[in-house]
Amino acid sequence: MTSAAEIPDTETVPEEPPGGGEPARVAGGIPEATVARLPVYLRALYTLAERGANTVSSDELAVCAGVNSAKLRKDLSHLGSYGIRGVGYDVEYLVYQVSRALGLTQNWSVVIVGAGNLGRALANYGGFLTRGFQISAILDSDPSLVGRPIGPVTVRHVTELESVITSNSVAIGVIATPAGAAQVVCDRLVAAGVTSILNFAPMVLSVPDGVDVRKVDLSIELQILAFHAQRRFAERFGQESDSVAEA
Amino acid sequence: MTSAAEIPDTETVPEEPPGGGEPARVAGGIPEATVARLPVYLRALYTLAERGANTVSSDELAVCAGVNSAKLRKDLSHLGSYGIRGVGYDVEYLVYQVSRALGLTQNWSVVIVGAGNLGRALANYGGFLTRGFQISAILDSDPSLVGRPIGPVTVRHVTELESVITSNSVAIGVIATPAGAAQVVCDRLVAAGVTSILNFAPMVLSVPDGVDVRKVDLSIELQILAFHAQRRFAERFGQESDSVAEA
DNA sequence: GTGACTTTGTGCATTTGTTCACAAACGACG
DNA sequence: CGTCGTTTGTGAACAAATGCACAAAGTCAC
Repeated sequence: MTSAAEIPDTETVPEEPPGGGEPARVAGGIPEATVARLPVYLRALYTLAERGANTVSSDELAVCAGVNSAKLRKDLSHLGSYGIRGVGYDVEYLVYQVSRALGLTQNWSVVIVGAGNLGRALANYGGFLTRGFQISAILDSDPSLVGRPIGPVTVRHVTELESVITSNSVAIGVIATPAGAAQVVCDRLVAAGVTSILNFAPMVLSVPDGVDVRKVDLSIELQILAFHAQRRFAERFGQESDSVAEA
Repeated sequence: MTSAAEIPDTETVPEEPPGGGEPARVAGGIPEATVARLPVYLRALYTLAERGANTVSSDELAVCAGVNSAKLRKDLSHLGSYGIRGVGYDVEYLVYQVSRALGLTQNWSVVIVGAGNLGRALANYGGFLTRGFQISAILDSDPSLVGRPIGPVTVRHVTELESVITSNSVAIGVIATPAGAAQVVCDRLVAAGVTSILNFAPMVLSVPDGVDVRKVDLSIELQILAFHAQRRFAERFGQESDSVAEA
């Protein structure tokens, strides 16, 4: 049973042992916080694999990933019971399971919109994108950039957005345009069928239900750092900076 | 009276009204989740101010920021009681209060290490960095890049890292190097006195206590998107990958 | 085969974050 | 001056995430 879970191009998925205490709420049942950490574990696992490790304990892996080992075990337990007590986890097997859980056993086509500094940086990221992701195109509205080779592709004009998406089955769009253009680009991506968007423009995008947007925002991160830095300094100097703690 | 709503262009700290129920746990007492959202509110406020809005209700601001209005009110309440019932918040005053809470009333010096594609992109981000942040220098180990003008500064050699930090009182370091160099750079930043680090290199940095590291990781974001995309597709095609819906 | 040792997986208590719903506070208006 | 509609600020219920601590389940040495 549970053969419905097989992945077409590769082998069969290990079936759920019936005696398991937990109903194995795989698939959609993985908590958000766990999903956000899985990529970190995956990278740590790749690093360990390169070093020649065959197995790894939750403690070791937790150190590599920079998290608490209990948390790591609980996270992994959401994917299934893939460890061996007294031994640890088989590195290669866990790589496969985490990849599968994240949906990286298939290849995702990505289109980058905006070939400015940031778009170029992303397209050149090569090494980190290539695992499970493929840049189908990078687009810009500036004609003087069109034709310029960047990373694995050459810049094409943004008018080609729709055709690029349909002909390459692009599912993920990356917005690396100025803020002013972001919403328009976003709308076009959505209209063309893209349902996953990574937004680098510093603005809140509005999208219909069923579209997933994640944002990466430099200035937000800096401001969060500033907050903590301020707090540390205030503490250190015991100086209630403005109204740190009025009576 | 009711002068509490006036905008102090100086810095008169609004005193706690005696009838207040809560002891105003400002300063360090702001929850992490709130701190992470304050920059979003701040940007929305700037946008509203540019549009000429004088006051804004929690509902409007919540829409602009893309959050629930109750959450927004609770978040703002951690900074103090700066709204006016029946009216809303004074935009300019709230900008000031949020900025102050985030520590943006002072200027933070930032050093960027790594003048590759990403470092260049960051240095050129200009518009978004300038509010409260100033790029003191951008450094690289490649001699052929040294002297090249990027954004507001020119590239200097990474050997100058320590002197740049001390002479500019740099408190925030941005790591935009390849993963291989990140830990070394990080150690040097920390040794030179930097206690806030923004890491763009795809690896886990280890730092001593008292140093704050935030990471921005492209591939992690993409992988999280892939997870949700996979889940959506599985749902849509009725292909119950394992146990999509509970029970 | 047995016992000692290691490591997983998880129940549970605690902490942190979110959302609802409403009283208190305010301006406006006559 | 009192009433009315609006909006804040927050208590309380709910939900999510964390971390501890330990039984269960395995390996390994002999």
